[in-house]
Amino acid sequence: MTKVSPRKMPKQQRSKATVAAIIEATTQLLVEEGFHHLSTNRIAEVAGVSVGSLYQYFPNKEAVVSAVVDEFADRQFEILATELADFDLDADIDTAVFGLIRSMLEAKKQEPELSKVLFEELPPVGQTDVLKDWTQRAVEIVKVTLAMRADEIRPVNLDLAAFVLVTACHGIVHTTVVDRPELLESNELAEETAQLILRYIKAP
Amino acid sequence: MTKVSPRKMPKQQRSKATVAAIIEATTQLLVEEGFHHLSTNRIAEVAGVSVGSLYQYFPNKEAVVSAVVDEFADRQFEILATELADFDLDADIDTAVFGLIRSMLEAKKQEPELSKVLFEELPPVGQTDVLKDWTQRAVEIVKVTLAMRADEIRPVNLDLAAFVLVTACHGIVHTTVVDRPELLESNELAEETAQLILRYIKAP
DNA sequence: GTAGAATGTGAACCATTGCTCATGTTCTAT
DNA sequence: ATAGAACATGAGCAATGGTTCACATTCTAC
Repeated sequence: MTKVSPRKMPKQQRSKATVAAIIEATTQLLVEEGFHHLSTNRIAEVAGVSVGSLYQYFPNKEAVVSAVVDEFADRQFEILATELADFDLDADIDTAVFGLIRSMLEAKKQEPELSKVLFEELPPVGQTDVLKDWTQRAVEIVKVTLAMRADEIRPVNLDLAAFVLVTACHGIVHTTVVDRPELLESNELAEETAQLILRYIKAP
Repeated sequence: MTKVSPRKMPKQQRSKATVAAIIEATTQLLVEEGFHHLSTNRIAEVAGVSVGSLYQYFPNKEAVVSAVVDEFADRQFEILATELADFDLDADIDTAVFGLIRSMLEAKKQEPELSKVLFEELPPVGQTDVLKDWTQRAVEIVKVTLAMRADEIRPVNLDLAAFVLVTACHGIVHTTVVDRPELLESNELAEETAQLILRYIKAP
């Protein structure tokens, strides 16, 4: 979550539109041509602005990518939150876990190509390591959730269990959405994944 | 596993050493500076040969990286095989699974930095998508293994179960080795991961 | 209306990089 | 010994890419 501060803050509508166009163009180029074909000149061209404008609001190329990552993370978490609202997480544990899985799949399904590029092609930029950051955030949430249901689950090392669950789930979700999207057509995968988790945490 | 054929095959000892030096230098540079700082001139410099020599044996930069990936894959599978030999995989299923996990961790632990770069920074080069290839190979193996023990496990969709297990395990192993190596100091993580798998596949 | 801030422009600088080629050296086989 | 194959070299070409800067336009506040 390293906000690389823009060289200047956009104050007028006009410049806010410019910054938005730059970020959108960058996103599009990342998806279509991948990170290592990305160039600031091309970003400016696609965004319909001049390179000079880009450098008014971003100190360098990294900063632009960093902004894209931040916006992506925000969007993903928002989708997750929205999806989760549709499920009753206070319901029995089976329903709750299944809902969580569906939500994760749904979130990533919105932008699979960008997901692929950001997780599989992006070198650590500045302090930001996409996978590491994401994992850390998720582990915290899961740990708290597990603790709240301590009576329903078998005794475990909470930190470790949360880590195992998050990394396992992310492995499944990421690989599926990015490389085997046809598995999303039925509910089977979500159900199996829920089984994996439930059998792991539930008291016998 | 796309072998990009060298422009020329090295026939003498001398040239084999050159090719080896090039691959080693590339590996080293990938680890130390990351994929997007990699240049053929620098590879040649570190390898102690001239750029010209590089292009005698590799048609382009991609081919060099591809060679590094192939050698990495071979090395990983070899370590895995060696490690597995220490475990009695015909023993009870608990022991077998635990052995497998330990082996996967051990294999990746040998070259964590290279693992990180190849899985997290490498754009699809040619036909080779590291993650996709790796997953496909592993799923096949696991599927066969599950089928052989059909009597000990609950009825499942073998294809799906194998996919879930492989992607989940890889998620855990990769993230651990690459971002949380301190978790490798005890056996706890391997034990928890084994639990995750065993509870998922075992008949009640 | 006007000053000054904010915003926008794009040619050009300079470093880098992928790759070639003309030339030179070393090896192998006869 | 020698011819031809294998191997090695590195200056340099053509292209690209990140970044700057001197200048132009538009907006805001008084």
